[in-house]
Amino acid sequence: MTRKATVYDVAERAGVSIATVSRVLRQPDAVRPVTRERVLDSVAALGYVPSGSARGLAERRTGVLGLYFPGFDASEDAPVFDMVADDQAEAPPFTVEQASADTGAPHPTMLFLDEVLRGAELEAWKQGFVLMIGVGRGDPARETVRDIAGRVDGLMVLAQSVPDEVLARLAQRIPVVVLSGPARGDSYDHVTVSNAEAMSELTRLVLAQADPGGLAFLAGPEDSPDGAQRWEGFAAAIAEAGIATDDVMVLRGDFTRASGHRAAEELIARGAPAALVAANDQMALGAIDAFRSAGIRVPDDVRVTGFDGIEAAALSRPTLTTVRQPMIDLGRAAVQLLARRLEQPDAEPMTVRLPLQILVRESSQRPE
Amino acid sequence: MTRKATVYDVAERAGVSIATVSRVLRQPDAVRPVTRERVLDSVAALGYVPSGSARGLAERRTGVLGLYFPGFDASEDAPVFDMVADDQAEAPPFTVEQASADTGAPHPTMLFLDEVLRGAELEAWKQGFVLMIGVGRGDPARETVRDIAGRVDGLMVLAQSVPDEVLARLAQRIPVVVLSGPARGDSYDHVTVSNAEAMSELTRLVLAQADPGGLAFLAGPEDSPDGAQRWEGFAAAIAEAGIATDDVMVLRGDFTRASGHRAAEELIARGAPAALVAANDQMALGAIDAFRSAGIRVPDDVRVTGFDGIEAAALSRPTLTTVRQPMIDLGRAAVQLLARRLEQPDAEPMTVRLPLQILVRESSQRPE
DNA sequence: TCGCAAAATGTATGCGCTTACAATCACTCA
DNA sequence: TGAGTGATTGTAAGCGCATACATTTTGCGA
Repeated sequence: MTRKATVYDVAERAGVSIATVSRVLRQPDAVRPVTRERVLDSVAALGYVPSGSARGLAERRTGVLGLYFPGFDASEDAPVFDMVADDQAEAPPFTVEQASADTGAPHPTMLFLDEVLRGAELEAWKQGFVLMIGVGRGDPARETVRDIAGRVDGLMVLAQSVPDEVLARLAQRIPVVVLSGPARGDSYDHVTVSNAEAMSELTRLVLAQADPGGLAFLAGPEDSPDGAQRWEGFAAAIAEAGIATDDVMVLRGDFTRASGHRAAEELIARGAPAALVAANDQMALGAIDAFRSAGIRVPDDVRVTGFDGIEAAALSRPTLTTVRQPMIDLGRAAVQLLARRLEQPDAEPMTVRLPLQILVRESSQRPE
Repeated sequence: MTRKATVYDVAERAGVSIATVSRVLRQPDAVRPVTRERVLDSVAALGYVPSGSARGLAERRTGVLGLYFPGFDASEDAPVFDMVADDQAEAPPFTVEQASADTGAPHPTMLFLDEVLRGAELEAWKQGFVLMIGVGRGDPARETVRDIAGRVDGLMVLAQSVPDEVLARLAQRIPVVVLSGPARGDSYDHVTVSNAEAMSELTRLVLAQADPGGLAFLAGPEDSPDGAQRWEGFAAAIAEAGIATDDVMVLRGDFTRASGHRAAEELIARGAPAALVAANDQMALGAIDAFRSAGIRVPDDVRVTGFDGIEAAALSRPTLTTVRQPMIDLGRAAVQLLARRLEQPDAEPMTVRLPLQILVRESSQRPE
């Protein structure tokens, strides 16, 4: 790899000025076909690729959008092993493991982010942007967000992944879109979903399938904003149905499968409910396990619903009724908002609210 | 948002030269504490964020690594609907769908890429880089790869996602690492896995659990390089065990669940096998369905194995024995290779071969 | 108090590209 | 054939930052 070719090299080889080279690449029609060919020849011969940095500097825009979200990555603490230095020859080409069901299963939140990312990338591409991503790892010394902010035309951040004051500062420089957080009194553009409304509707569906007397709710941890919204939606729906909160058995879990299992056991001890609305899928699946172990049939004896739409919910038996975030669309909408603001920097801050998908499956349907 | 602040603005406000501002940010120790504080004050007050483009240009390195892979995204053809312009007020906050198990399930290849990406991001972060991603969409007019190549210090591409001549040209400018493709006679750095060896080992495990006489292999489509390698591994193992290829029932599927189902039905018609080694998980799962429908028990009557390690394989009943790509590590190794080459541009091209994980689960174990 | 080395800061240049503006060219029509 | 025009190309000035080198300041010992 010799020194990288620059416009100057191309220009010299083609016998034109650098301006012409630049034109060939930016506005081909402004240059005479013969000249253009000559320049393109040189470009190919030299393997010339324009420097993004130089372009960005000259154009005052980079054509890059940034996506930043918090990390939930277990492998973060993975050994810093050096795959490159290790002697290849002696390593076996495979390992054999007695594997359980969840060997290597990624964190659910990562799956969520994967899809958001995919949507963002798709839309970015459609709009002619490239995507840069960063994951927060709570390392204050390494200003990853700021680093990214300096390289992009616009930034998408997952709610709460960046401290308010930092975000405010970045927003001073480039447009910022906040993803899936509550629309607070800030001046950013937002993309959110209607957690509470969807939970209300789901609850209504459950009420239509179960005796209102035996309703149970399995909440998430107290400090979870999502969990809180889901509770609110549930509470609203039962209130509307004339059911008092006190008439509902409310348990609290921590979003894990195990906590769902425990909660269901407790419910069974108190006398099995007619329906269990869980604040997420994991807990719902854990509860279903517990019910099964106790000989209680789902959905025949008890209706169960989850929230999130993880893949295991679709593969469980019975398949789990749940609510899914429109993750792809979250990503796409965020990019659209950025693109819009780059065109109209002074438009009013805007919040796009995307519909959630309530996926009605077996677990919530009373048999005919 | 007023005009973005630059070094000049910060310098002026702090009463120093731009060089000092730059030093405060790059080598804080080279500046007297009093001055440093003054500068940092200005930085904060002005919301200054250094321009990545300018930095990149001046330093002659961007601190960004690129990851490029082919797209398998169904939503690619999604309507270009404009979420931003649509009137929010009238859209319902949710939709209700009678959902089947695979509503909205992402393409398996995407899941693979998601994890590679995650590994790459993790390692990039550890090495002080930021990650830029691009998805190929077969649009020759839009040179996304080249676009990315111009903005990064190094590029990782999935095998076959970029035409050879294009890749060769890019490699002229920046280091390139090819992911998970066969190590051909090129001069790039590679990260690969030992597909064939792992399949051989898996086959050996199966042979230990089943009558060699009743062995069946369910191959992938003819044009799949992965499929071919897996067949080779299988063939090697049975040869080694003294079994002739002709003594094995070989069927061909197209990697879909349905094709696995069909193949198993055909096998049943011929007289059920003692073991079925499938070239991927989907087909294996389809086959298991077919066996179950026919009253043939897995693993009691027939042992089944898959390949890929998709999540459904862990959730199926029985859980499916399979082989999983070390996806996270693929991403990490790729970044490590790039980092290495950026330090030693003239080192010999290198191929890192990562071990596959054979996940032994229920479907392949003969009951005691 | 002065001299001097080391520390701190400033000056000036260039990174590779885009683009406004100036200069030149190729044609047209008279 | 010459003037006038639009098309084509060249010239030159930044874009915002890092940094080599020059200059000034500081700290210290005598």
